[in-house]
Amino acid sequence: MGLNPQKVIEVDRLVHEPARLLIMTILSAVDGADFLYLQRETGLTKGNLSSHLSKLESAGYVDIIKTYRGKIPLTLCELTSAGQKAFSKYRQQLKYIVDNTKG
Amino acid sequence: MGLNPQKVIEVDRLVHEPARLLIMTILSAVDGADFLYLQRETGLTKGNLSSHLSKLESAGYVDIIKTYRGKIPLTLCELTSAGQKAFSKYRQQLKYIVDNTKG
DNA sequence: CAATAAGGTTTGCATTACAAACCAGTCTGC
DNA sequence: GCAGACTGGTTTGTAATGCAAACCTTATTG
Repeated sequence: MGLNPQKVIEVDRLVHEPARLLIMTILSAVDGADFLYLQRETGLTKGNLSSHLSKLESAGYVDIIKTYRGKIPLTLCELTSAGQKAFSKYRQQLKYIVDNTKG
Repeated sequence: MGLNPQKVIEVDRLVHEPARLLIMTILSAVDGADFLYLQRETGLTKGNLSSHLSKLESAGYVDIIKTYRGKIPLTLCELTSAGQKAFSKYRQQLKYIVDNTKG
């Protein structure tokens, strides 16, 4: 067991949840996406996506900017620097797990 | 977005839970461990460890063998082949995520 | 033989993921 | 010009889950 148990137990559960991990992964790649794009890309229901985004916003991981495209509401989402940092750290932890296990 | 969203969403939540991931990681490395060893190694409370093991057993991912060391009960745990397979698959998914993201 | 410890399991609670129901504003057919 | 459908979401209700405290049984110790 060369693996440090704490590093596995201590993953950021906010990022760890698959739906949110996917959201953050997408946001980290495209750097700014609207609600419907995220919904199409993730396959989440609107309600589900909305609540996950709220949670990420409360954590300070994403900024949610409400605006309009013409007269239609448009919700833009992007990773904050804290969010990028959290994602990056989480990714390192995954890498650590992958690198220190076999199978 | 070169990343396939489904592969992120579809992770096996039984393995994904950090406590259980740790248990399975340990079991995959040492191939047979008793309850107290797992408890020390994971840092989980007994209750917590017990219920996670039960869950893994129900899923067919671990075998739990109740025996005695002298007159003291001894619970041995080991990964089943289904468990090894699930762990291996999960690990590949982590690798996929790590390899297809940056940050 | 009362108390303490070993080795776990069950119970109770707080959190959460999820989708169904809902809501406000827009556009279309008639 | 208004009934109905659509867009773009939020709120509500519920079932599942992670967690630790309380509990249980047997064994040892003072």
